Amino acid sequence: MTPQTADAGLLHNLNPEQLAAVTLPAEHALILAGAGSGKTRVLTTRIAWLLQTGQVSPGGILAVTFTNKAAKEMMTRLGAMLPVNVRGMWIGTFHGLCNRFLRAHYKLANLPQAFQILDTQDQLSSIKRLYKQFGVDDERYPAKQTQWFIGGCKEDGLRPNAVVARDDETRKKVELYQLYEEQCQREGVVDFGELMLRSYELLQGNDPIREHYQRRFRHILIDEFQDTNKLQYAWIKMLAGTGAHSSVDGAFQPTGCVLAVGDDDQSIYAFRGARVGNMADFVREFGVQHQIKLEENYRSGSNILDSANALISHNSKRLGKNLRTAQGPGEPVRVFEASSDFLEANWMVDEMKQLVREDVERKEIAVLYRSNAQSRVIETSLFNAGMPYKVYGGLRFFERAEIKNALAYLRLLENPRDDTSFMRAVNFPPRGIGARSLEQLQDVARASGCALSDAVSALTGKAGANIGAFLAGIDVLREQTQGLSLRDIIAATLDHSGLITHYKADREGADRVENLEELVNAAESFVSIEGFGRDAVALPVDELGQALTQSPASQGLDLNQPVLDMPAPDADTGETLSPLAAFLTHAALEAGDNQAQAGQDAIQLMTVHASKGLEFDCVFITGMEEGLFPHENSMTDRDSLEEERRLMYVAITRARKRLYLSHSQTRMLHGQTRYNLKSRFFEELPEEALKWITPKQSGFGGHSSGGFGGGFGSGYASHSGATGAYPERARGQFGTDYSKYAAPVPPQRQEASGHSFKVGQKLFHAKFGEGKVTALEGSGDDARAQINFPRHGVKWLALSVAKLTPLP
DNA sequence: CGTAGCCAGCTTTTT
DNA sequence: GCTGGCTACG
Repeated sequence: MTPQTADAGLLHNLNPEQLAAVTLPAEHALILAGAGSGKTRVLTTRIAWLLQTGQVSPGGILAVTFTNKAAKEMMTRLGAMLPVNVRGMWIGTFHGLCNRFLRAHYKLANLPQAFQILDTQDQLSSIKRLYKQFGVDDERYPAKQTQWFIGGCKEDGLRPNAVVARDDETRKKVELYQLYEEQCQREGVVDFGELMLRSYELLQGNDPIREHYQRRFRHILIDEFQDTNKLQYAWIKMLAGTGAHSSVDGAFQPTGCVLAVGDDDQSIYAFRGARVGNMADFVREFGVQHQIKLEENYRSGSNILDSANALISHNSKRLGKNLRTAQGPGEPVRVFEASSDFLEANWMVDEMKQLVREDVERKEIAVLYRSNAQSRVIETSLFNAGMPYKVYGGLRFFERAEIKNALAYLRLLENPRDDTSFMRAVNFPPRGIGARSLEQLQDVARASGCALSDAVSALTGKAGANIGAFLAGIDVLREQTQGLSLRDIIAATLDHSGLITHYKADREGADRVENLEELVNAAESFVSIEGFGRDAVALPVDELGQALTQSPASQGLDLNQPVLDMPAPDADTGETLSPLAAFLTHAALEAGDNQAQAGQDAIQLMTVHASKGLEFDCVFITGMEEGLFPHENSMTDRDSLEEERRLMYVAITRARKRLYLSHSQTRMLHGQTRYNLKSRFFEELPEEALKWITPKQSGFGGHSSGGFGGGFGSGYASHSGATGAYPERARGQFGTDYSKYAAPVPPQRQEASGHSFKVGQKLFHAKFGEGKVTALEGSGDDARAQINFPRHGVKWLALSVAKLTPLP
């Protein structure tokens, strides 16, 4: 099949690299897609091209993303390109697809059909419940750490019996892992890691199933490949049939080819298990012959791209890639130094006001920061200025307490053995069931190895009566809601649970009541979006479908399963998952949006991590300081410093037209003022692409020019020579007087007696290098200074001992 | 049983 | 400096 046979409309306007990627032959391939290079377009056009040229039927496509947002976007775009029913295709997140797979084969996976999914919160409370039952000391083995350990094991594909424990600490954790597994299995729940691992194990251990899917998925496409973890990589390898399980009896040759799309320079999730190395492993282990680099950037001018390229060139482990543009230089990257975080924020807001006056939409202005704590001071400034803004991050809809409470009741309707939900609902709203009664109940349940709800009958006295009444109420509700619509089930549950009444009685419960009402709407739109119960997609049975009918029917292999969280009917009984169970799955797999007023034109505030994949006309990257960005926890070892640099690379490449970088001399952090040096990343940017709004200070970390208290006020960079969308204004014309914000902090002469160091002073230490005094205390021989060394962190040094050379 | 108050911790996050 | 989680008290 050649590109010419495809609809010209599909391929027009692709650049040569994009065209080559879209029309690659059916073999394994790696696409190195730079920021803003049209990656999603290539991915979706590739799928459309494969379908249109008849190389594959919709059922033969497996396209995997990390987020629901990306999956949805892919489906939307695909739907716009081709008159194909995208719901029949396996397009989704790793977890969403694993869920679908496990629902289809729940018996083989040893799960109940309506198994429910624990989110991170649920998982932690499940572990804590375990701690209570087995008297585990949370001080000695923090539950969070155990959670992390379990997740890590699953990512490595290890069950408790496979973990090698060399010390007592690990042995204990393995024991807890084992107990946790048993508890989840008994309750019929799985966590996120379990979705992946159990899918993987089922594929690994069941030859017909594996071979079926290997035959079926002729084209496997993975987005953001640099973010895959070890298990996800193994899962892909298994489905592609490359490796140990490719040919069981020598007869079967898998045909699936993998198209991995990613950018090693944008790998910023190592901390949660992502392995950039998967890209190189992929090339080696899959014998990749085709590698295409998408380096043409359609987003930014060359000042921005040169900055990004120069910065990332300081990283050592790279596959190698350089962004280019046909757009010309665009505006310079503006650099601003403030004297405090407060004034940095005020300057930013003034600058934003100016941009808005110049007709930039507020939603096209983004403020990026390294850590969430930095948003507060910015929010305060925005609020005081009456500037609408929106903060990304924080709790999402389905993670809110009131929603989780309501979901707990709904889950109990589906599965009374779900102890996590039982514990959450049993005394909320309060109904006189105390810790004492629940402890008794837990003892009984543990002794007989049954669910909490099954242990109630053994309980005597008032405790038993109260809890029994609670359970009886749930039973009645279950009876009453039989056959009702999802919407009505939820409405009845909210009513029965007393949650609405409870929050209405609370003076500050109005938002929560509103959210609970929104839950009913969410259920309604779930029904219509998922087309539950009426839109069972029937794809034409093509040659692939014909082939599939040869597979064992008892395994319930259904080409026509609808997409996303829609479950497959049971192969034997034809029984489908209840709408409620499907909705609960949806709630766990997609936590929903985190901001209510989505459409509003507001300034966008978010962490750099959260900005990945987004773009804005104007971007402010704030807090460009040693210890913050790069973060102090990531400055010492090479790998994590390189990840910080990639993070900065991501941040820079978000900007279309105008980019600001700012740092501040002082900053409030953890309740105390810190004196930060400016980020080393400034030294890695090309001088000719930058424009210093405040005077450029000498050297890395330097604030030394002219000393404190002087040297400003005359040297501000002139505002001439800028090009681009926003004509530069004459200084002062709109009242932006930078000296208001940029005035250096006067030296704090709180010096201890007997030495001449002062806070803010720059100095040199033989071992730790250049640093800056952040605090002083004591006097005479006891005088100590707290010094921030960019490469070694913050130290307290005795002035009578340490060899310190003051620097200008 | 509910809540006030105290103390520890404090990078990034999707499913 | 603020928040979330736990303890101790009313």
